[in-house]
Amino acid sequence: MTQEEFKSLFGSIGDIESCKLVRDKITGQSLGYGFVNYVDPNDADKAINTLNGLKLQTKTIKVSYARPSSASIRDANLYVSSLPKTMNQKEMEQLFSQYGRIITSRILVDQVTGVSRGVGFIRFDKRIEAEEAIKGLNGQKPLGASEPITVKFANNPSQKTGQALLTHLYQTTARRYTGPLHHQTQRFSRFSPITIDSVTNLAGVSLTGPTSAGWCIFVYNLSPEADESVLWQLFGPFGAVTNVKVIRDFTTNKCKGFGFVTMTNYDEAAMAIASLNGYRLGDRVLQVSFKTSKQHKA
DNA sequence: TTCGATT
Repeated sequence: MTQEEFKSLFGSIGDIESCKLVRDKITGQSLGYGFVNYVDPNDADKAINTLNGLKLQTKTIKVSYARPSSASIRDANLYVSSLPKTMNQKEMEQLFSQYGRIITSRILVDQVTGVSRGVGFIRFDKRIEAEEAIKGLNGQKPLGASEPITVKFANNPSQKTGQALLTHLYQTTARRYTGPLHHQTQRFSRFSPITIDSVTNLAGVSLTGPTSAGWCIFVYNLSPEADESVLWQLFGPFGAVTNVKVIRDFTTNKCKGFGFVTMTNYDEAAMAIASLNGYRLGDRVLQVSFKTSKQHKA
């Protein structure tokens, strides 16, 4: 949404004294929120009643009174992971509400199935409240959950947009350059080959299994400098890749040595694993397998 | 550093 569209939407309610759509300083992209000052205070109520909950494209907008600008409300946004898949937004809010006033919350869901990804966000009114929630809930098991949840401050959503755009570009254009599978596999030498049978056996025992998104593959022994493009390059030739992810340390932004690749078709995923497990990348020997169920820290 | 997830 542009500043002009923002002004037009809220200007339809009444005369605006001033308004601002907040945008990324570098890219100019909307950060997804803004402020409106109406000449007539009654129009503010009217805007809330009329526009709150309005669905615009993929988003449902929230319209409410702005909180007073203050340093104490900054950095009060939390990222929560390992939530039970059965926990809904209301239940998550109930869990966190003991620590303060929740401004917004969200649980991320699989785009195809609508099932929770076990990951969400909680924005508190005050940073102190968020800090207390981390102290009280990080590493704790909710109700009858089998796994402890992780609660931490959320990343800043800015500056990622450029990389996301590049990833999208790559994803939509890379495959046209790939040839038939049996021609591509010859490009990869195998340092420590495994058999197709061992992959099949593994499939019957401990792998996570296909999700709506496909088959998830665990890749270990990536270099600290590894990025998403190397995963696209390694796995793309074997077939349809829907997603790649390099896991990085948030502080250093260096790869933590592993990543994930999601492939649509089992046969292509199995062939990629058989070919790339033991593959020498630079001075490292990759370990590649189907992702197993998450191992949690004792 | 051997299984994440960042609206």
